[in-house]
Amino acid sequence: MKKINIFLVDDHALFREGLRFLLLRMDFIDKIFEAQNGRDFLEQIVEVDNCIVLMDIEMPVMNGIEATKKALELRPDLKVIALSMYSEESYYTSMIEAGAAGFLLKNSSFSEVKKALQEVWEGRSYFSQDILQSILDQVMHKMNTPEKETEDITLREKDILYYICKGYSNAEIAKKLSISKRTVDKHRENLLQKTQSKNTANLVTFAIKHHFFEI
Amino acid sequence: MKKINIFLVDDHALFREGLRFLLLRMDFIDKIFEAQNGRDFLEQIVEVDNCIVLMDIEMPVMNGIEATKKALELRPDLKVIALSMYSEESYYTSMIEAGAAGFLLKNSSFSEVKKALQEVWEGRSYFSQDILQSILDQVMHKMNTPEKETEDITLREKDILYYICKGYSNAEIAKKLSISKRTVDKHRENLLQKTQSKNTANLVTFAIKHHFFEI
DNA sequence: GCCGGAATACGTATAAATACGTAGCACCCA
DNA sequence: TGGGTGCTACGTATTTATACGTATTCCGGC
Repeated sequence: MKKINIFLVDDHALFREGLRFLLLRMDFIDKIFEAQNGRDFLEQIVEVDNCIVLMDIEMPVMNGIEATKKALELRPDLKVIALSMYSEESYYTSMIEAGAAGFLLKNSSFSEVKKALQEVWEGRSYFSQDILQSILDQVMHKMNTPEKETEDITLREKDILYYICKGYSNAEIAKKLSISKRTVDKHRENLLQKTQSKNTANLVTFAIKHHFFEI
Repeated sequence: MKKINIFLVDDHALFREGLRFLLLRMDFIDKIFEAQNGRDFLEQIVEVDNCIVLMDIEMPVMNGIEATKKALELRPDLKVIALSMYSEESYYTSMIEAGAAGFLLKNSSFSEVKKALQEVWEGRSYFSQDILQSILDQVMHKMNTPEKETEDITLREKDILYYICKGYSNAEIAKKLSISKRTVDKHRENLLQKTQSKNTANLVTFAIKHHFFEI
């Protein structure tokens, strides 16, 4: 295995020092670079190859999210693993959007850091169990909450709603279901009323939110 | 800690036997019940309390997904952890929909099973790293694929699209942005063309899919 | 067997969206 | 400086959607 370089980006010198010490004992690691904020890092990164970045999120001057975005614009081949103190939802979603390949909490064990480095280096992503759990909780929350005020939508209305979301006009839906266009008009009217929607756009967002239609 | 009962539902007697042996050595476990398929399980479950179910998915007579759904209709307090040989996507999404509180692969270590039992018993959910990774890969895939053919949508068009999704009519959007309604008409027309949409419904699903609008 | 809700259907009128076409102005980049 | 692009604006015609109102059939629960 080719040796890899590590870039530590964190504003706490002591943290960098400790991590550097641990990392240097790994035989698959070549050099270790350091920066104390996002801007520092961006200035140095142009000259470094074969590199995994361990990026703190909260930093002065330029935070980890901005730094990751900009770095990946310049160097799409870079691997960035975010390091954070907390498993704040807004943090990891932002980091995922920014393009991070992994996310670790600072209370992770070093063996988890090693595992993350290996996974990321081989092109996969790695997120700590806590993060994944938190993402999953969101997914499950979104899946479980809606079934409350939506129960009075009838089966037929769900059919109509589905076809509306697919982009069919009332006339087309009528043809598809072998019913009169006027009937579809009525269903649509009732749907608008029941979902307190003003128009098709509202109806579609409602349908997607309540999982009557999947994108 | 109050002792918990375990219900093993799996069609392989040997697997049940091995797991029973391991589980019996745990001091927080009280009794262990067994069933060889979903129907068996449903008949017995009415009499069991304080119970976590370890549920195989592939079974004759009634599979684990059906069994989980039905059991949770009868007993919403039940905790179900799915056990599967493979991390098939359709499996775990179905099990999550069915209401499972956890998902383990059969090649998990027993320590992972213990951890899952504890987490689930305390009201949280537990999914094995492989499963979570797989869910995450999906999420990331969905987040990373769109940014290709959407770059030619201009800033102003994104504004318009946003307000369309919010349910405003063209006239309202015009007022809001202090421009002519005919201009909004034109932007909308261009949006339909650029996104290859047929109407508002298509436009809204496009916007949501490509994160121009969040629900 | 009756009642209520769901699904079906029709009429009419207005509002909104969609589909054409044209064109000036500001800005950036070659 | 010329050409391309984005934002703005207008005209006209057609299609769809929205908002009223009314009524019949079917099915399941009381």
